[in-house]
Amino acid sequence: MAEQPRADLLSPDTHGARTHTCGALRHDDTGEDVTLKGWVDTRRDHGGLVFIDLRDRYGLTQVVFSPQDNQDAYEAAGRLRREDVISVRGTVRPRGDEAVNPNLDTGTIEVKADSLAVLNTAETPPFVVSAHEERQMDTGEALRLKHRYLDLRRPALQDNLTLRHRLYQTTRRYFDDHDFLEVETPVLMKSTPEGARDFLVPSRLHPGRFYALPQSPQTYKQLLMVGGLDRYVQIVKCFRDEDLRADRQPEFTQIDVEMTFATEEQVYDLTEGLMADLWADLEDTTLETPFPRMTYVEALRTYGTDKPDTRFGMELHDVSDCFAGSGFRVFESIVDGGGDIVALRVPGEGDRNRAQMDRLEDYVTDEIGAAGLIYFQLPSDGSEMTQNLSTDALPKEYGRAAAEQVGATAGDLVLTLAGDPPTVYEQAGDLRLYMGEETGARPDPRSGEDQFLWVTDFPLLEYDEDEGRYVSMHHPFTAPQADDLDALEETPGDVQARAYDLVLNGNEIGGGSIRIHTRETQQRVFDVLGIDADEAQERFGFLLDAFRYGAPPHGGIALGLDRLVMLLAGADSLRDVIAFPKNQSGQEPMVQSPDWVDPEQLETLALRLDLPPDVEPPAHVARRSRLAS
RNA sequence: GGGCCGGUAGUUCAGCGGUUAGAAUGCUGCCCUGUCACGGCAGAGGUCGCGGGUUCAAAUCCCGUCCGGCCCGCCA
Repeated sequence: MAEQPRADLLSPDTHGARTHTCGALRHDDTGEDVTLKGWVDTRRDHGGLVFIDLRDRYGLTQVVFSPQDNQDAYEAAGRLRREDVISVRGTVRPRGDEAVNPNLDTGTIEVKADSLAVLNTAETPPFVVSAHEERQMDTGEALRLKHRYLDLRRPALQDNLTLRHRLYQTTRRYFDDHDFLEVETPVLMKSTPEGARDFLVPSRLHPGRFYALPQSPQTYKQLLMVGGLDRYVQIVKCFRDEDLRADRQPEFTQIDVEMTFATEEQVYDLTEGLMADLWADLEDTTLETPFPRMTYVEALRTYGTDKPDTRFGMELHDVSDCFAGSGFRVFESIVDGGGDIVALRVPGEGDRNRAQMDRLEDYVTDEIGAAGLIYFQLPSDGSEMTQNLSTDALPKEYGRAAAEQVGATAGDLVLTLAGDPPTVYEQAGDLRLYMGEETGARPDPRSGEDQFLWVTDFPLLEYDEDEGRYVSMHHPFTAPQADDLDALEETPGDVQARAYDLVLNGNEIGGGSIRIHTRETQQRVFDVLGIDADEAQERFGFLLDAFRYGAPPHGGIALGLDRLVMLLAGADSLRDVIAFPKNQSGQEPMVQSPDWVDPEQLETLALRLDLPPDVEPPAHVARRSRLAS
């Protein structure tokens, strides 16, 4: 262990409490005797004069040490290093006109230091920490996560956490104003078979049995409705043991909402009100409500996804009819087999050269996974349309018809993919997003241009090829639409759900549904899912039992708080809006979790390791494990 | 489980078969009384992730492996 650097500098703090933060002082405070405490951000040593930028959460204040004011303090200040923690007592004085720093909120003043107390010294940090973002190098995230307490000193991260805090406050105030009760639900609950993998917690008192961490408090919040709580909200941690992404963490936070007697319209209205308050408080903008709505089918047909980014055009069109009788065998055989030819118009890209188009074709086959790309280019000079097919294979009139149907004019590019729905639409949707990014048509996440959208009328079930059965698209408690109920057993794939997603700029930020509240309907859905009565009773008996005693209709929504903050902050990763996030392999590099545990702990829990051959526990674990057994 | 990109000084990167591996920044020392990402001078700092191979010669090419990031699968 390194010794305390410059230990002789340390001095007791005789200054008492701080009088101001480092972001507080203004010209009006001139002449005030103040005490500031904080970190040394920057030191500018002029030999006969030392400037320190003192930093805390609130800002930077320039402190000046001069031998005329206090010889000892001046000498000590010359030995200060970045990230030392100091207390300064001094006098606020105005800066001359030419010395004002317009980049600092406190830039019109400085503090003339009369006394310095060095509260703690710092070793040289592994990377530069500074409120001056220009000093900041783009240090690798691995190192920043390992020393998260240093990274957290940067205003960029503090701003994100501040935003997150304000989102909590606005959310709680909003729901309180609407008569919601915040109720905590258990973190140690029971494993549910459907959905994501559970995190398990072994039970010491019941050897061999496990709690599970909630993927969401879904069943508990429904039981709160049965319990007559009427309106429930919780800002709650949820856990899913699946692979991570930039926008997916194994533990994440939801704004979980449930209402008795709720209709879809009430959920939309309530959620829109919250978003309006959030945007008013955090973005200082007025959202237009109600938000537009689109059915799942329309979203898939028009945007190739259930979370469309509607901020830019390039909508998808079914141009199958345009190619009827064209003689182009690839298209004709796909259409004859029930497939579609899907086109999108890319404005202003009709003059791309051959090499560019070849690269695009490669992207479509390699990255998107489509069989091929047929395209039509309309040069901006109005000259003849070109296509990447010989006119023998496909006479040009058919391409022209397709171009006309998608509204293409001179200078536009028309891209077509062919295949079976829904896959071809999803591929075309991927292509649309790619072209949107590539051409700059899709607004930047930081543009502030926000478009909310409700996606409605989801299918209740989708067929899972691997499992050979239907699975819930949302979750097994989602109510089918009343008109479709009769079809549940005959054509389960056609049943629509009373489910909805909230989409913001192409990101799913929430989803919910009106729930099943009768035992009979719930059992019918379980049946279709292949869960028979015995199994249902074993897994979800508590819910089915509750439904026997007068369960009211209810429904709600869950909003992804981390993603909301990420989008509001303009961050690229969830990790930038979570204080102590996990890396892509699910580890937390600072405390180094997950970690091995002592064999004694395992024994207490009646557990024994059965590791794959390529996993070698550290020596102390392996050794003690042998002793214990 | 798979694909792509990356790993060189404390940090961010350049170097991509041929002298002693560079730059910026940080760090250390000296100088400097109005700077504000202060400036000047000097200096220290490297197992080029790791292992193997090809070669007269490897940071550079090949194979393997580990680590990180992004994505696919997965995420009711």
